[in-house]
Amino acid sequence: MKDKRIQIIETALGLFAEKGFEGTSIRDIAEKASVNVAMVNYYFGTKEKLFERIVEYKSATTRGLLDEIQKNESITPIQKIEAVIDSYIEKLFTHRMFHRLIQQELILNQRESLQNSIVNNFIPNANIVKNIIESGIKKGDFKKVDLELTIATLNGTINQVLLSRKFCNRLMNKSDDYIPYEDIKFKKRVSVHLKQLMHSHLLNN
Amino acid sequence: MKDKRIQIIETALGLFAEKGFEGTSIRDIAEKASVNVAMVNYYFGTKEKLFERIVEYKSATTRGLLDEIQKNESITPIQKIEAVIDSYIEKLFTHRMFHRLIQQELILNQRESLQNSIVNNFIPNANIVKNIIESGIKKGDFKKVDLELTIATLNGTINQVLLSRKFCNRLMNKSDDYIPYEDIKFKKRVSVHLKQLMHSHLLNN
DNA sequence: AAAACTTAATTAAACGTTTGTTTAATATTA
DNA sequence: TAATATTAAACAAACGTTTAATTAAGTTTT
Repeated sequence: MKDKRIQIIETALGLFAEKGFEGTSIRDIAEKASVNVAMVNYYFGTKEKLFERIVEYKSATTRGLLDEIQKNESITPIQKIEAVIDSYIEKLFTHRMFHRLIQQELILNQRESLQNSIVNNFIPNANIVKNIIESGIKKGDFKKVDLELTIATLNGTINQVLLSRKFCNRLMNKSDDYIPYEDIKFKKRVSVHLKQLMHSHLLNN
Repeated sequence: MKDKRIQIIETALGLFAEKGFEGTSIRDIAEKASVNVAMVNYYFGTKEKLFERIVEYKSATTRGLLDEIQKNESITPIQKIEAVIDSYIEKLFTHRMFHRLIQQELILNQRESLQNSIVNNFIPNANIVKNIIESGIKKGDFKKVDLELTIATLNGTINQVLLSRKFCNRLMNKSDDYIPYEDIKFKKRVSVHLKQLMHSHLLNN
């Protein structure tokens, strides 16, 4: 069964995202995935290589449709931004465990090679958004905003609600066991907020 | 010398912020702080208690002046928001190592008691900002925006640039060894962006 | 002020666990 | 039969923590 490799990957992803890389032992992973401890090293060599494989595996399934949005000539810049927002929210909420993993790795200054590959995966996405805003400015639709920090605001807002459930719940006056990420209403709420925010931030008049 | 305790705290703060709690060993801390390994346990009991002491110690020195901004009746709501933005940026940039520590802890689901105390420290601050925006809405100065998500946007934008230097630098087309957090121009840039953003987001007309 | 005593600070070494990883034997599949 | 998968056991290294001995500092007694 080649499923066992994937079973290990999925289990490790969950544990890494929840407890961190150093906070998760191979024995934790093996037990939760119901495999022998040695299987992890047998399939992936080392713990660090397992981590890299997870990033590879998930990156492949997470590749974006942002290009299509950018190239679509039948919609206005602000409509493109709205499409980007919905695409972002959908992607990050759906793959939120992977996203947590990535964000943790970005904060930590360990495993530099991984940092680079993560950043290199992010930058093209950011550049697409950048281009959309730039062309909106050229067209006269958008104000001359700070491109990079506008992107930081988009990412940052979603991260803020996505990375700490407890903080998010307290802020929203929800009980601690509420899981906002599975609530369609909450996703919609974030979408509406970001669209309104970008409307007033970007649009002239 | 009671300085040694503080020396350990400061060193541990730096290492925890950089390498994470589980990624930092007591021997790492002791070596970098030039003290014997046993001193850490002698002073703080356990590694986890050391962590708690760091949070205590730093929380005390980081207590806010947000209350004063709120109570100041000689300035308008939007001026209050601007003051909050500058206060936030100043505080988080200055204590950015502590802030990294806190954010890491919020993402991870370990050490629940610490999570609670962190969240409980944050919520009052958030509520002050909430009150300012609410009173701005009542006065008719502000639009009826999503209160909680507006706060998430404020926090999230600053976090986004503060938590990953590499990502931040790539986004800004700076070299990898550039340290934006020590650059006054960069701080100013974030301030200007956030103020513009909140102006168009909050203000009527 | 010196000596005696008491507490606190500091050290090197050791403790028992847990860690990631490897081995060597066994079972399974092709 | 040959390659692959799986296992329990063992490995050395690193971990947080404790111990027991030594030094320094502070206090009390003479």
